[in-house]
Amino acid sequence: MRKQLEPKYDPKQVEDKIYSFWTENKYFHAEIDPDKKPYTIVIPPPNITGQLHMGHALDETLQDILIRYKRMQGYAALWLPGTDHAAIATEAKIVAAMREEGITKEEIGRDAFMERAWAWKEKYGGRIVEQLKKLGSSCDWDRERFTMDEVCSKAVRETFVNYYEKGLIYRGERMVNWCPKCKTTLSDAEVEFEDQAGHFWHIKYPYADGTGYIELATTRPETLLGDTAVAVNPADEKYKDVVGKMLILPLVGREIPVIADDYVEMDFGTGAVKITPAHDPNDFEVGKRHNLEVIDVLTDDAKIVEGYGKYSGLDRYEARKAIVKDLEEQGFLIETEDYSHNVGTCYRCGTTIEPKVSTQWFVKMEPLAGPAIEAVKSGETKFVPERFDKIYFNWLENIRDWCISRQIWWGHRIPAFYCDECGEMVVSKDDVHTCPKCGAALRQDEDTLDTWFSSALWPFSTLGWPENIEELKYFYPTNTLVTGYDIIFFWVVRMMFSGLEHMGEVPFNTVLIHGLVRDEQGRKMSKSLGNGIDPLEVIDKYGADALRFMLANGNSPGNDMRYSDDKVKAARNFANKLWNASRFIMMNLPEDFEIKGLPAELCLEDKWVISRFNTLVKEVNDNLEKFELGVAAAKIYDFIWDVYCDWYIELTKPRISEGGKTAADAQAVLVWVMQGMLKLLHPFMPYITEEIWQVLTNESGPIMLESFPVYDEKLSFTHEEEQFGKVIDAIRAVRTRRTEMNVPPSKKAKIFIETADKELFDSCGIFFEKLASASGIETSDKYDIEDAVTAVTDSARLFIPLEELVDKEKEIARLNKEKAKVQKDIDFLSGKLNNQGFLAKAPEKLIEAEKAKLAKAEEKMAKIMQSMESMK
RNA sequence: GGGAGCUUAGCUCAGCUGGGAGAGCAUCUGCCUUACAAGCAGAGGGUCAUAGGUUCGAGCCCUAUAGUUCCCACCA
Repeated sequence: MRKQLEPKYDPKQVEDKIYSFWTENKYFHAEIDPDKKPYTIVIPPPNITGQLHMGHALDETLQDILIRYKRMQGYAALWLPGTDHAAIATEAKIVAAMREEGITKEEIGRDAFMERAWAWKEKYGGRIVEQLKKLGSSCDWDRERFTMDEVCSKAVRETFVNYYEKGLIYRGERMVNWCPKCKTTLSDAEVEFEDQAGHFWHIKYPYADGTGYIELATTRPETLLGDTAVAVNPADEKYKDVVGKMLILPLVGREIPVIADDYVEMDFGTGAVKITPAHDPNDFEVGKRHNLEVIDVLTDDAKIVEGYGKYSGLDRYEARKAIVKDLEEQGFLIETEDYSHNVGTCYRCGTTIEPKVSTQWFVKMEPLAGPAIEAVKSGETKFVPERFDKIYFNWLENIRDWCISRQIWWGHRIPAFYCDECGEMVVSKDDVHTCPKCGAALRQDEDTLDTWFSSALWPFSTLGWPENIEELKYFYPTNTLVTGYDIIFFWVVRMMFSGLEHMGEVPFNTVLIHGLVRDEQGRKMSKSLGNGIDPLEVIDKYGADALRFMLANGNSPGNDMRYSDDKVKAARNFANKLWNASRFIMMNLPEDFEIKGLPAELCLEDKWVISRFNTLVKEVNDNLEKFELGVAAAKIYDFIWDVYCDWYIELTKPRISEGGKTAADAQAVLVWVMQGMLKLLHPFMPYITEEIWQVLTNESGPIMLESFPVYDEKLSFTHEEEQFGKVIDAIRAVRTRRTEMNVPPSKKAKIFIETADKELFDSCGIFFEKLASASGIETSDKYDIEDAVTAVTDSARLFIPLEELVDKEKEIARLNKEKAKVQKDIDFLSGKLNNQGFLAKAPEKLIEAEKAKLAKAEEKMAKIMQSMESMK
């Protein structure tokens, strides 16, 4: 007994079973294959901190579509999966979990902390991998990597040392972004700016000689403790005579000079700026130019340092209040103004960043940025959509050195070793314990690397660099990177210069950028709003295929999209539609049916559907090559639902019930087109297509390894497409007329067809009976039937004799309306064809097409006129 | 202060290199036609933000304007 399908598609019965089938057979595994071309995608590794969210679901879906498509095209398609240790984010989570238990990381020490962190990784890293699988991701799990595993860590060390030896990594004292809560530095990319309401405090700084004061304004009065100068613009007439004079720093009493520097804008505020080199990046630069002392007044957790009396130990905001109060009491405060300004915050915890002078490790960016810019300019790497290259250029052209050292434990420890005896520093790929100079014991740098330092190497570290040269040669550079626009700076840029520097080649040829998945109201999904939608719940409710299709369908590169339950439902309904179409086919196949491709003889409607399918294949391939996944999905949807289900299946029903050869032929075509559709759809909806395929073909092999359909010139039947199109037009016209006249489908009536294509319509009588409620048809090149409902197309006049329903007045009115419509067409088309400019400049093909349209419209008009004539 | 996107049917969005505006959902009318009511057949609904321009022809290209979203930027 041939296996049959259930009446409704139930994803739960299918998904896990199919996924195991794929993985058990290692269908996702890619090997070096000299006979195949490689196609590689590396996954943007999800953080081990969290769960899969909608953004991941979109990202993975797009990648899976591409990789499955390429695999079916015969590439050695490698989708390399993995996870990211997400240094600061993960450490913060672990520390928070420990706080619940009442312990701190300092208490348990570095080794014990690392043990906890690895346990965390096992648990949550494992969980997110399971979630990726639920989506149907066809990743090569044999190659799963983690940014801190041995292979990737080796690459990190190699890179660090290479950079260092070339002088591209240095250690130095700079102004860095400091998060007082995470107690670590942050790179510029990790700082998020937001407008905050604050105040502008106008303060008097008196001259030391008692001749008055300078007024200046600040948003951060607490930093006054560290002021070492007041700056004015050298061209500023107001202050021309005071440059060089000394001021008394309020509350502190220290003497500081008035200096002149171009940095100060004369028109802003009073034109005088207090300079705090330790706590403002600009002031730091000014301080360097003027050899000012750097007085750090804040601790690592942003409290006032010792030595400032009652202020010492106060948090920066408490100190601010206290200082403002004292300034006011002592008469230094002139006014307090409301002021909104841009404040940098930590991208992980949201705490306001404290600019801080500190000794850190940096990557020198200028020499690395150049080649990365060049690679996109030359087109070696392309952004899709193209406009994102502007963002990329803008970032790289203005880049500053990259601070890579972090004061946390979870991450790659910096491979620098210090000798406390002689001051020697060794940077090495391998751990060194004794000083090569003096033989004393060495101490490794306590700091770890920015998490993005290892992700930057992801496209080649995961493939085994620097050791596994063969794999690298084959799979590198990767083909497509799929990611959201929100991490271009963090990640894409850094992979680009890292790949170019270490591999001498770009890491990927195309960067496919997608947008954010927002909620139904268009808001960003976020934890704080609680409006996030869990992809796993959606999968549970509607199936992974439905979620995937919803995410892919109609989504265009680079644009945000909204999640909506209705859209998932529509996708779920589509899956069910396909399911039932295949159910219909299978329940009608004979027991001994064998799949043998298309029959030798094809009838009109067979050629019509095959030709339409062939066109679809061409378009879908084109769209996928251009990364227009959303357009491709929509076209497949339309074809399956409209062309195949609503028309072709209905057309075959009479043949199927007739039995014999005509039924066998119809079955063969039904199966052939169904197979093609399943293959086209498989990258988008892998589970259901695999399930149907297996049942339909009696488990001959997985659809995921079938060849993706290609356009076949021999299957293009334009003439038959056009001919059958006339029949469809006529059927539609009859249906419309019947609905307009409120004729119930149960009331059958004969249809008389006046047409020049007698043969065509004669051969299609059965379709009018089945699809247009006809009791039968008759054709002639001339009819004169009164008291009939008439329908007109450009190739036929159709009479439905339903005397009792015909109201001549109404009929004439309707014909008049239709006449006006066709007349408009004729006017438009003939206007165009009388336009000399159009005739002279438009392409020949278009002119021909327009002429044909006009001819059709004129035919239709003639038919309408005839009908009106006979009404009189 | 720079830069980018968006503005198309009531809603959410497509629209390939310029050639008479599309889908899903929603609305209205008929249908339980044995694959599917998660369905079938039909219908209504749009000055493609506004104003100019280029072109034989503009939703699409150019310029300006408005609204909106986002990114970048050291104005204390």
